[in-house]
Amino acid sequence: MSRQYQPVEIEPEMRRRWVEQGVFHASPTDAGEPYAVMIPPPNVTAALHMGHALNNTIQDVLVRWRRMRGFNTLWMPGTDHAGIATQTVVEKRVLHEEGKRRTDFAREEFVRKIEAWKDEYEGRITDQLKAMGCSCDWDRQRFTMDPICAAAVREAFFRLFADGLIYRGKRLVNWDPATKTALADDEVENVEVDSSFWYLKYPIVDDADGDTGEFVTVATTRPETMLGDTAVAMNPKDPRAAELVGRRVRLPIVNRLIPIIADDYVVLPDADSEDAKARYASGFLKVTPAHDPNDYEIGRRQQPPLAMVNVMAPDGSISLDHGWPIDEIEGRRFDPFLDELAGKDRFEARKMIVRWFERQGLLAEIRPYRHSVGHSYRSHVPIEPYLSDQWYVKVTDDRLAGAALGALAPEQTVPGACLWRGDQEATVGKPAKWEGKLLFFPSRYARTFQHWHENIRDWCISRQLWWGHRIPVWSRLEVESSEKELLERIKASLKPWIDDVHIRIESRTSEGDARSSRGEDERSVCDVFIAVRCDEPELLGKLTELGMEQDPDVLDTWFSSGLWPISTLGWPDPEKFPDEIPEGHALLERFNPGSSLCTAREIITLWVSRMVMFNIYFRGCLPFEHVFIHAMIQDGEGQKMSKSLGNGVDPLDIIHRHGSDAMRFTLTQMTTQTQDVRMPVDMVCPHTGQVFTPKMISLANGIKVAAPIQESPGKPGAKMVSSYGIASGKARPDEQTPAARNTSSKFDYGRNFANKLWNAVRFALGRLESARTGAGEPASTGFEKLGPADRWILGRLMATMDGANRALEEYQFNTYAQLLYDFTWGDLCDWYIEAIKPTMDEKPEQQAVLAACLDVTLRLLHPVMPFITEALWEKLRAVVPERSIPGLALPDSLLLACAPWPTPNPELDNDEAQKAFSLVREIVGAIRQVRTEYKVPPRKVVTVSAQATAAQASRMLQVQQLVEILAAAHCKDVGPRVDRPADAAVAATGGMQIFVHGLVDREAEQARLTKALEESRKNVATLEARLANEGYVKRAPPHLVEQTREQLDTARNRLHVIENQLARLG
RNA sequence: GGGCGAUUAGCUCAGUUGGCUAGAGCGCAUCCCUUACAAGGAUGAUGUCACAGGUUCGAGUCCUGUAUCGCCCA
Repeated sequence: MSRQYQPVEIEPEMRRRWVEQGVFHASPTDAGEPYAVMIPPPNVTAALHMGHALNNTIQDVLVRWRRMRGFNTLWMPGTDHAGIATQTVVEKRVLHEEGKRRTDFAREEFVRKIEAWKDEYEGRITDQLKAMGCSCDWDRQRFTMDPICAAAVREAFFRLFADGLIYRGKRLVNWDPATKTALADDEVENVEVDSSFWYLKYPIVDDADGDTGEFVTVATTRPETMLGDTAVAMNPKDPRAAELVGRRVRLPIVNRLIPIIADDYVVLPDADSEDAKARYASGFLKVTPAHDPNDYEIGRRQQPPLAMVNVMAPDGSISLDHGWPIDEIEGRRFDPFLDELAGKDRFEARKMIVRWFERQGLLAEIRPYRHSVGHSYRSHVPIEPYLSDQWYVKVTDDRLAGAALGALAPEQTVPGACLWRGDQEATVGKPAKWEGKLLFFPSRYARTFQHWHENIRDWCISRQLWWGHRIPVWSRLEVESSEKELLERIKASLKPWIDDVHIRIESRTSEGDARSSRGEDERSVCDVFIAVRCDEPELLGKLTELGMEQDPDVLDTWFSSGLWPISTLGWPDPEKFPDEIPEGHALLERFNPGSSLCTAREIITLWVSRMVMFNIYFRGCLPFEHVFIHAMIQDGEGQKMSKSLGNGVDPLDIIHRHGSDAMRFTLTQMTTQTQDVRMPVDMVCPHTGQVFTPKMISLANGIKVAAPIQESPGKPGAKMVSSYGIASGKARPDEQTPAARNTSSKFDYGRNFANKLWNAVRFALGRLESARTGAGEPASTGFEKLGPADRWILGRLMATMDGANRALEEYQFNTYAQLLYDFTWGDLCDWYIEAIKPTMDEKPEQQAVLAACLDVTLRLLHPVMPFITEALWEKLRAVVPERSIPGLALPDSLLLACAPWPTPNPELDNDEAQKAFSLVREIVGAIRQVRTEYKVPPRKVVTVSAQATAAQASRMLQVQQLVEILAAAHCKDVGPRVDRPADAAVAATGGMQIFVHGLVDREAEQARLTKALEESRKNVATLEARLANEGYVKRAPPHLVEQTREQLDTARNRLHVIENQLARLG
C-alpha cells in the first residue's frame, strides 16, 4: 500500500468489480422491501457541474445505504431532452459554426443535429456519473425521448385528452418573441426594469362619432399596445365614472371607437399613496385584452365580452395580419401612420407611437417608473402576452392539483386553505392509499408545494419547437352541416384503430376567436382533432390520407419528465419492450410507488408537482413518499452554478485532483438543513500546475464569471481557456492555450480524510498481519480481558453506528459525515490506535477489537466513500477473514457494496468505560500541556507522580498504562501522601495534582500557574453565580442543578490546587 | 406586493424540543519529518452569535420589530 492514498489507482478497478458482479442491477424478483429512487434526469444541454454532483452523491448515499440494509434497491438513471434549452444551444452552435439558422434546414435534418448533440452529452453525463461512483442500474438507463418514454407520453396525452383534461384554447400565453414559443408561467423570470409611464390622451366622441374636444388620459407602460385597445376602463368608485362610463373615445391612429367601461381592477389615483401604482395612476386604464393578462380578464368580465385585437406577429413586430379585425382593414379609417408601423419591432414601434402622440399634442406626460417585467428564462427578452392557440392540461381539476394537495402529509399541511376533499368516485369514504403520505425534508418545503397547488393555473403544454415529443394530435378544418355525421364518417374510416384514437370536434364559433369575425359560415366550420396513442405507420398513413395533419408543436419538456417515475419502468405496457424490460409488468409493480426523491427547491413546482399529479392520476399511487430538498451550490461570487451561465465546476476536474470519494465526502458534509453553499473556485494552470484565483469579468447582466482567457501565473505569456470560455463558446482551447481545470480548496477536507483513513488501515493491517503470522490465536478469545481503551472504543463505535442510522433516516447528511469523521479521526486514530500500539501485538482481543472497528468503519463509510472503502475492504478481508466479535456480528461479503449494514448492540456501550477514558484524556491533556510549555521533546519520556485520594488513585491505577503510553510518561507514585518534588511542574486536573518531574523553570511555572489561576477563578465565579440564582436552583431541572454543583466542586478543587502550588513556588 | 431562508472566528460553515464556559475545517502562532499518515502530530490565540426590544432562573436557539443579502411566487 502506498504512503499516500492515490484515488486513480483504485477507482477504475472498484468500478469494474461492481459492474462485473451486477451489484447495481435491480431485479423485481429479488428479495427485500423495494426501495426505488428515480434520478432527476440531467438535461443534455451540457455536462454536469457541482450542483449535480451534490444531487447525485446524496442519492447514492441513500441508495447504497439501503442496498446494504438488504432492500431491493433500484436507482434509475437517465437524461432529459430539455426541449427549448437544447434546441437553443444547438441553434447557437450551428449559427456559430456554419452560419446557418434552424430554418435553413428541414425539420428532420435539424433534429438529427440536435440528436447528435444529445448523444455526445448523454455520453459525457453518464461518464461523469460513473466516475462519481453512482450506483445506478446502468442496464436500465432511459432518455425522455426514447421509444419507451415516448410510448408513455402518447398514452398519458391520450388518456388526459379522452378524459377531457386536455383542451385547446386561444389564450394569452407568455410568448417569447425571440424563440417564438410559448412559455409556462414558471419559465418566466421577473426582472426589475427602468421604464416610464406614458400618459396618452384619447379624444371623447359624441353620439354622432364627432370629437367633443374632451379627452381622457390613460397611463401606460406599454404605449405600443394601444393599437389593440378595445376599451378604456375606470374604477366605478371614481367620482368621474358616473358621467363618463358608457361614453366612447376615438382611439388615436386606429380611429377605432371604443367604450369607457367600469371595472374594479382599475386603481384609483392617489398622489400620496404608498402604492406606486396609485401614485402613477390617472384613473383611466387602456384595455388591451389581447396583450395584457389583466386586460384579458377585464375583457372577459364585460357583458358582452370585449373584442380582442392582436396587433403583433409572432416575432413581436407590429402586424395587421394576425387577428386585426377584417372590417377595420377593409374600411381603412385609420391614420396612414399605421402603415409605417407595420413590420416594426415592438420597441421601435413604442418609440414611434410616443413621438406620434407628442406631435399630435396627445402626449400629456412621461414619468420615469421602475417595475418588474417578465423575461424569458431562455432568451432573456421581455415576454409578450400573446393570444394564440395552445394545448392546455386542466391541472386545476380536482383529480390533478386537488389530488396533489391530498397527497401532502397532514402534519405538513397548513390548515385553513382550500384542501382536497377526497376522490368521491374512487374511494367511497376511504382515503386512497396515497393520501397524506407525501413528506418533505426539510418540512418547510411542504408549504411551497401546497401554495403552488392552491394557486395553480392550467398548464400550457404546447411549445413551438422542433425538439421534443410531437403533440400526438392530428387535425383538419372541416365544413359540415352535421357534427354527428362528420364524427360517424371519421369513425368509419378509422375503424381498425378505433381504440387507439380519440376524436373531438369543435365548432369554430367559440367566443373570442378572431377568425370568426372574418365572415365565414360559422355554423359549418369546425376543427376535427384526433388524439392518437400509438405510432403505427398504417394509422398515421390513413390520417394523412384523410387530409389530417399532425400538430407541428411539441410538448413542454416537463410533460415527459412528469411521467419519468413510470415511463422509465415501461408504463403503460412494459411487455411491449421485452429487450429492455424482460421482467414485464413486475418491474413497474415492484418499483412504483417509489421511495425518495432528491432535488433542488426550484424544481418543486416544475417537476415534483407534475410527477405527483401524473403518478396519482395514471397509477393511483405516489411516485415517491419522501422529497429531500438540498442546497444550491453557488460559485465564489454567491451566484448559482448553472449550465447556461457556464460558471459550473466539472466534477471530473475535482475527481482528477482530489478523487471521487473526497468530493463526495465534502459535498455530503456540506449538506445541512439550511441552504445554499458558497464554493470559491480556483483554477489549475495547465502549464505549471499552479493553483490560482482566476481573473473575473462582469457580463452585461451583472453576472461575474472567470474571463474566457486567463494568463498563466507562473509562465509569463502563457495562456489558457477557462471553463466559462468553453461553455460560452467565447474561447476554444488548442495546444498553445489549453483548457484549465477548476479546483476548490474545499475538497482538501475530504481528500485529507480519505488519506487519513487509508493510512490508518494501512498501519493497522500491517500490525494485524504480523500478529497473525505469529500466534494464530482465534480472535474471539480473551474478551473478558478487554481493557478500558477497548471497551471505550467499542462504546464509541456503537454510538457512531446509532447516530449514523438516525442521521440518514432523517436526511441529515452532514451529521452522518461528521459523526464518521470524528469517530475515525478523533477516536480511532488519535486515541485508540495510539493507545494500543505498544500492547496490541500481545493481545489477540485487542487485535480483534481493532479489526472490528475497521470493519464497521468501512461499512459505515461506504455509502459516502465507496471507492476507498471497497479497496480497503478487500485488504481487510485478506488479513482478517473473521471479524465478528462477541456481541457484534459482522458477516463477510465479497464486495463491501453488498455487505450487510451493521446493527449496534447497546450492551457494548459501557458508561464506566466512557468515564474511565475521559479520565485518561484529561490527565494526558494536562501532561501534554506541561510538556509543550516546557518544550519537552516529543519522544522524551517524562516522569510523573500524582497526589490523589485513595479513590482517585485506584481509578488512576486502572488507566495508568494508557496514560503512560499516550503522554509519553513514566508514572512513579500515585497516592494521598505524594508531594510535589522541587523540580516538578504541576498539571492540575479537576481531581488531582499531577507533577511532571525534572522541569525547573520557576518563572515559567509561575506565569503558567497564574494564568491557570485566572481561568479557574473565572470558572468558579460563573458556577457560583449560577447557583446563587434562586430561580435557577428552584426551577431548573434537578439533574442540571446537581451537575452544576459537581462542576463547582471540581472547579473549586482545581482552584485550591493551583493556589497551593503558587504559594509554594512563591 | 406575498412567502421562504440567511446574517456565528480572517475564510467556508455546524450548532435538532432554550441548559454553551459557543464548535469544526481551512488559515494563523510555537514546536515536531517520533518506523500509519507533513494530505501528519502536539499545543495555543482568535467571537458584543447582524441590530433593538421582549418572554424566561437561563436566549446563538423562542416572540416582536429593524437593517442587509439571497431565492421562490404574484
